[in-house]
Amino acid sequence: MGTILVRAEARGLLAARIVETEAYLPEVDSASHAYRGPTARNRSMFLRRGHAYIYLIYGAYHCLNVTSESEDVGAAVLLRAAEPLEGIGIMRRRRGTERVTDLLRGPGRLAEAFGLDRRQDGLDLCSNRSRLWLSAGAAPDAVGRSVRIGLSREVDRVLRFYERGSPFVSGPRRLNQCPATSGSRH
DNA sequence: AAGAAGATTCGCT
DNA sequence: GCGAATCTTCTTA
Repeated sequence: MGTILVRAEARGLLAARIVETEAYLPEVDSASHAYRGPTARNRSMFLRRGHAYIYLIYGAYHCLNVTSESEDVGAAVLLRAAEPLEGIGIMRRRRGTERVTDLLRGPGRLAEAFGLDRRQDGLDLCSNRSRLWLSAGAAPDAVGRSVRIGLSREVDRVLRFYERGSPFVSGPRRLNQCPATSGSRH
């Protein structure tokens, strides 16, 4: 949360501040793609923390995750929404909308605006040789938490985090009015 | 070899 | 608010 996602393209630089995430835990989380062990699709989820795991969902949309544990442990954070900072013209063209609050609101939209697909799966997001990387940013003042969105399993786990009051956050309004948390990193 | 489900989005009612 | 779109992956026969 608050970290800046950056992509360097020939056409220009894209940058956005992460305002909504979901955690997928190792071992115990049956909603995680890694739950049944590595496969061709999810193998990058077992890379060391800081790598990209990108998958195609519903035959239409890609979702970007950042791995979060040691090598060979399957765990990641799904990037669900971000606040556009730079490259807004490129994002608008890709998304086919003018509204800045609709460019990166939702995981499929975020990946589309950044032009991401399986070709970026497995990239090291902490390497200065990558054209897609993460840059430090200030954490939000108030982080709310809720259950994860769109799942049919593990529906009670409170593992979604979002910046309170942000217009760039996805999800139904009732989930975005949870009490703020403090004192821990998200 | 076939079928069901899926970490979503968009358009229509 | 609800259902379709769309295709890959994993599961089951």
